[in-house]
Amino acid sequence: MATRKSERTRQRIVESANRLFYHQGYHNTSFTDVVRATGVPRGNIYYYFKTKDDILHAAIDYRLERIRSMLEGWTDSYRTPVERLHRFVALLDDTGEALTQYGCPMGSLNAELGKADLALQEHAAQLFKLFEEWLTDQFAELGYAGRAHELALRVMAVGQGISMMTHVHHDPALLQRERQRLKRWVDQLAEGDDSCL
Amino acid sequence: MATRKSERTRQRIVESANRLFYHQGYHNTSFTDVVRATGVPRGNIYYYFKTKDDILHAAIDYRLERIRSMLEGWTDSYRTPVERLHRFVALLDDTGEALTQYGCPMGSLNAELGKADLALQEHAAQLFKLFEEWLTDQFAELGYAGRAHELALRVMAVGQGISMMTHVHHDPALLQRERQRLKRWVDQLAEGDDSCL
DNA sequence: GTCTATAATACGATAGAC
DNA sequence: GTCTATCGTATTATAGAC
Repeated sequence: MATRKSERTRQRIVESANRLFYHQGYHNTSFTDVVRATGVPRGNIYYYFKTKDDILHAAIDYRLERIRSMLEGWTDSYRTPVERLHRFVALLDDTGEALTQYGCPMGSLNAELGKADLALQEHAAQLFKLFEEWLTDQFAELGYAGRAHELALRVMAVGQGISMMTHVHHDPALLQRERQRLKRWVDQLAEGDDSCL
Repeated sequence: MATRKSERTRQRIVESANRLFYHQGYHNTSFTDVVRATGVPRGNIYYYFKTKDDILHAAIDYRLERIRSMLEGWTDSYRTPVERLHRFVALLDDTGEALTQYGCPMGSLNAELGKADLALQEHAAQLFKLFEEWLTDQFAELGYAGRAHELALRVMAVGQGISMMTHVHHDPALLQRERQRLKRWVDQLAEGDDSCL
């Protein structure tokens, strides 16, 4: 196929840029940074993306796709909503070191873009919405039909709060402690005790 | 005094820059933006601050001072720790509109700077620490001596989570709902019920 | 499709007259 | 202490040869 190598080059650009945007922030990452990280020459990158904003949009699409398939995988791998919610809570941990150093990829991106261009803002917010819909499904299946969305938003909020505090204090111990606490809340909910969450 | 007008000019620069950094983000705010917002000519700003970083440091100091005096004021105005904690929770509300549009000033600044220069990172983290120390005092006075700091961090985390979700979804209703929930938690704690927080 | 050279501009910062 | 003119650089983006 003639487009094979082309697709791979495009993908290399998106993945490198995505990593840089996460580690350095979007506005603090220059086009030259992307050129250096990919090894792809300047002009070639502009062949695939007209502007720096376009690269960011592509990076967000890339994240959306990865999250989508991750959530699908969880839905397939775990049969009960409690197991699935446990897997979600564990996500805080399997990105643990990066989270301590750079914060939540989704949260920090939204915090940065929430101040600028509206199109980017709405695109980045989709990352949150993917998780929220999936969580809503799990809570509904748990029996909290009417309040499922509210509970989903609350769990997201707790996750974001933990991420922010872990990042600000560079403290993995805080992450572990609060993650376990969140897990306990989920367990309580599963037992039908909704007095706390 | 010869320094009077000088001080006022310096203050104008700091306040304008601080507002811009909050509304647009630091890296997305140019030196020219600051010039335009203040009305102070370029060279004059460089008389007060050697670099753009210096302006940010001054803005953080300005925030630190304001928070310090706000917390002192709360300590003086309210006699019981519960009243003071209620006042803290209400903070989410009296910055409500700005919070919906731009997120938490402290959180978004730390999210952005946490990825860059270490000196700025540590300076910005002091904003969190001021609140945390004050909250720790309140929880200690409430009778949770051993766990006071842990509870302080948790309340901060909840506040940050609420702020992030409110900002991402531009949803003041979410803010109100979760703020009231946080208030109820504080009330439970005050009654000696620590099963939830 | 690939790559280099370079344009055009915005940036942070400085020099120096007043 | 105030202000203007401008420097040098880093930025995003393009032109055009291969």
